[in-house]
Amino acid sequence: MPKTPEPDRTTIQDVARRAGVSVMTVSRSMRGVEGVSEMTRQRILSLAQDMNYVPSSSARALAATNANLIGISFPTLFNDVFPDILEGMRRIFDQAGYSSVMDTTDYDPARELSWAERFLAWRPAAVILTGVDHDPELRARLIRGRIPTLEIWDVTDDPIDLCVGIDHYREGLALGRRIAEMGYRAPVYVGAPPGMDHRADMRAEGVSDAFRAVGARELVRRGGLGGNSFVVGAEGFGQIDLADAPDVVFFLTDNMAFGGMMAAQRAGLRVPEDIGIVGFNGLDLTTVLPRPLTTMASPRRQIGQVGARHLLARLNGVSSPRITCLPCEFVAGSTVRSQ
Amino acid sequence: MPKTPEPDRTTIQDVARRAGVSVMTVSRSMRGVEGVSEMTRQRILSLAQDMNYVPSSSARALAATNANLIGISFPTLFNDVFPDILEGMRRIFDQAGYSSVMDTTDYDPARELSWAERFLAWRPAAVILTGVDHDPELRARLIRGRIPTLEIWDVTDDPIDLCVGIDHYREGLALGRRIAEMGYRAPVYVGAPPGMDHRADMRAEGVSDAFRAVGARELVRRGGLGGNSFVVGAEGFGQIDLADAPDVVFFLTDNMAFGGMMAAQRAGLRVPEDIGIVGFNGLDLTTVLPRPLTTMASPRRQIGQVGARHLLARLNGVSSPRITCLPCEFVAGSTVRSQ
DNA sequence: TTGTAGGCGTTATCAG
DNA sequence: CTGATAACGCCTACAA
Repeated sequence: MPKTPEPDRTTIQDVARRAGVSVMTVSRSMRGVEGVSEMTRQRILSLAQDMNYVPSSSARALAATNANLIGISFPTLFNDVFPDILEGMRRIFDQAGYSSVMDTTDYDPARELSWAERFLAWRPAAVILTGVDHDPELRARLIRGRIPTLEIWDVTDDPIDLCVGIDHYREGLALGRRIAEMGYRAPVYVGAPPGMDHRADMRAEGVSDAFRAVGARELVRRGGLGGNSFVVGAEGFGQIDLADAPDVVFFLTDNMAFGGMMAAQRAGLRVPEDIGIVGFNGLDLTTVLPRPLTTMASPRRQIGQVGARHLLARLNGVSSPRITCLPCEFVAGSTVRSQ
Repeated sequence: MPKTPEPDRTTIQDVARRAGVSVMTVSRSMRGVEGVSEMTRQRILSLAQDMNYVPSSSARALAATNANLIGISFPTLFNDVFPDILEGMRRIFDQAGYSSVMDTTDYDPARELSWAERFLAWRPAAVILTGVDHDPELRARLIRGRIPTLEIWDVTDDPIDLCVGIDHYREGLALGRRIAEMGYRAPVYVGAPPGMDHRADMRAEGVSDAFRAVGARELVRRGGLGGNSFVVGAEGFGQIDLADAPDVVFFLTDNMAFGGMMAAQRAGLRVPEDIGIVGFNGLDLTTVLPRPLTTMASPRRQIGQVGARHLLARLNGVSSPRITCLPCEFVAGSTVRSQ
């Protein structure tokens, strides 16, 4: 198979030759480092422009033994939570001169590991992972290699390095208590199947404990994983045994809650008269619904921003808190009855 | 500011020394290239493993004068269209041994340009852009540098290199005709403001022409850009002058259509009795709605897959069609009245 | 302010 | 099947 002929890239040598200076002068000019007279710099810069000279990042990274690269791993993008966090971070990294690279793992620790392995070969400045549940091999590698690492969206007592997120158990508990206080006693939780998603498990456990504390019926868990979250929510609702007369359904996310609410209405149930619906995240979506969703607003953008700042500090040798836990905020909505 | 001490990475030299062979033998072993006895290879591989040796991608890219990197640029991720396309491509690139890198531009050609400039410094194998409307400087650079380039989601007679997408004008026309046939005569289009989004303009023009052909009222355009698409749709609907008695509203996307439909109902209008609602894309979301949305299903995953295959062929020197236009499919739904 | 020498970690090439 | 040598394009360190 004939390969496409590679175009000749102009190198720093070419520019230096044409400018009649040494390579170092060009290098210094391009990087904006001190040590070149303003006149020469301007001359070289415009010459470089004319010659379409683009410094090779690989060569730079190799020579400088460091790449200004930060890798970010998310489970999925089919969920406004992660684009929100991403947006909070990227701008900050950009301004600090770092390039960021993103990948999705589809909630598969093996994919996360294989992505990280390939990415680490670029000798990045740092790595950002979602959650605190990773392949042990990955954790070991990051610690062994002393790679600055930030875990987001979840917190743990024992992070790989830094972590910024919310305490999913505590927020689940808080949310559960609010709802239990309203008199609900037959709760269902629709999310990922137990053991699949650590955060789902934590949140469900919190909700469960809240209801257990008031002597309510044991929390029932339902639902699958993967695919469009609206659809997953609707399907998850379909798995509920209505003969058990549940009075409130918690969903893992607002999107799922919306899908579930649609399914409930299709099944002839009125919300909130016949059944309560509770989401999680407080996405903007909920504001356009005919009936604002009862949910828990997570500080997504803030997680991204705070995480990025802490990581940058860490990269500059400034110590920053290893563990940062941000609070959520209850959004009353009207998909549960007040009493 | 004291920098974090860099950990010592083990190099190919270290491994070679420990194995008592030359670096070339290690290099060959790691790459799985011919020229090493199976026994030596196994020995070296396991040794490398033990030593936590990870080949440096920068050095490899530098020496091989090529990085197996493909960059992908999307306007946003707050829209299931792009994650869908992405999913269609990434797997294919992975299997072909390419790493892909992604960025979002927020519909800003300047940001697209600056991303591309930084990315091109890595000497990637190819670049993928969304749409066919780019900063002229970017277009020039890609052509001049002979960078294999794929434009997706839109088609044009004169692509930078390759393009795979849909004909937004034609699909707008087809959709408009379907709706016009049902007897609607006072259409509104809610999307990006004219001039902001090339695809929105094309689609709106198609719809407009369809209605003009049947002597209907001139298409009215409304709506802003940016932010959560559900909210944008709802706000866009709010900008419509109901005194003009529009009978059908087209939205740029399904998400916006849903937001708009909610706003319509809040305004006391029944769908489809009082007003028709039409979306675009055929997202899974529409299947969970109480009333399935009338829309046009776009072949998103297919665009990703076909695009990836054509690009790979191109990289292997196999010629592939420069322009590939994929068809959409009308989804009747029930948010318009049949007559 | 500018230049020189050496090396970053890998692969291509050609010789054994 | 294996190894020596010379790039790859740039930056660090030191010298002028």
